[in-house]
Amino acid sequence: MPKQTKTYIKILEAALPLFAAFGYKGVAMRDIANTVGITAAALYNHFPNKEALYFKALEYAFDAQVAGLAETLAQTQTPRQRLTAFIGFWVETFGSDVILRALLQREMTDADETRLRLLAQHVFQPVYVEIEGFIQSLSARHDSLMLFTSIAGLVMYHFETAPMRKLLPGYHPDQDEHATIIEHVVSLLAQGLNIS
Amino acid sequence: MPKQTKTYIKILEAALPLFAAFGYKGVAMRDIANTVGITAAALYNHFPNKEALYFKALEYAFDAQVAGLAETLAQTQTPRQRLTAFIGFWVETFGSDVILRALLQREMTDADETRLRLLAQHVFQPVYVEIEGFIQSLSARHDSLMLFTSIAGLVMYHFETAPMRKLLPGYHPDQDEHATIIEHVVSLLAQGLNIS
DNA sequence: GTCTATATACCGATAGAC
DNA sequence: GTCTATCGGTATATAGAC
Repeated sequence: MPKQTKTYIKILEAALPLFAAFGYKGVAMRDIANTVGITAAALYNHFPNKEALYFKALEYAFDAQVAGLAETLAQTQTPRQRLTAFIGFWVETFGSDVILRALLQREMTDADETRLRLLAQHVFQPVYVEIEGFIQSLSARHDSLMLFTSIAGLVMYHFETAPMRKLLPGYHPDQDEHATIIEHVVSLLAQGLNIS
Repeated sequence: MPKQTKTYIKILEAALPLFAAFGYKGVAMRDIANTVGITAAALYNHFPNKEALYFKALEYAFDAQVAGLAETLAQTQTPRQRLTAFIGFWVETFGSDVILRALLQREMTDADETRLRLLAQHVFQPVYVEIEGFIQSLSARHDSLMLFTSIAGLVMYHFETAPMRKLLPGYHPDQDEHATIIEHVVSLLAQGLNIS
């Protein structure tokens, strides 16, 4: 079982969009093999079984998603600027990567213990520890992890619900624009609804 | 193919928790049949195929989730009370019904056009049209549908991430309590982070 | 309306030649 | 490292007896 060969990477990159679109059980080893241009049997020279292939594909997709966040936050000055930079990071990271987002959603719903740990360690934990100080500086009145969860949901739900929102009254394509989402979320977070 | 018989309902109620836990492809007709106490072949006296069974099960689960929301909102007086009542509705509805929530998440990720329409028509549209006036009254500065999306995500993400958050630093069981979530979300929505 | 038996198809994984 | 061929298992769905 070799590691990091050309074919090995090609397999991962062929498998990821398939798993993202159809889920673990919705993708056959034959499907992945066909996309790569080899037969299913050849896959077993690179991975012991389907589950291992899936696991390595997840690691490959989830790694190194946090690059440059701390630097971006450090460069900005006012709290409002830092908030905008942070929200912008979320929106750009997950808004532009449909595959990453789909995998994330599927992993959170399936809730397998081992894979949840992978998700926590490679995606949420790095982001969270890197910006925990920033989160705390945002508000002393709110619990840090809850605030982190709220901000994440605030951003992600605009993407998660995008296909369905098109069917609701009041929908407008502008609502899917990154700039629109950033402005809306920052404005809502900064001042809330101004209700006493 | 009969309708609404005792067995018909028993099948739907047996299928729902299975689909919620394991997804469409993760549940075999045999599994549903075993839970009901009949054989797989007998299922085809009630549904033409697996897809139709799944579709009817979704309709059955998603119907009538909005009962009493408008009345609750009308009874309260101050904006803050109405906001709390509304958030409370979301948290109680989806927080207490694990099956409904799992189905909802799965349907949003799978993004099949026909089933998304079912989701929009039976879950989000009824809630949205019923409280659109309320949403607008919350803030003239924010787009109604975007605000609806934000509030929904703000609440739902505390549930969606619950299994994974347990693995993050700073986790505490209190953060999963309904009362804690309601208070956090209402406080965040009402005044935001107070950043100018 | 339920049963047993079965047709048909697909999937994960292995054996062995090249 | 890839191929063809195939095994064993499981899935949906149907046929026909009761």
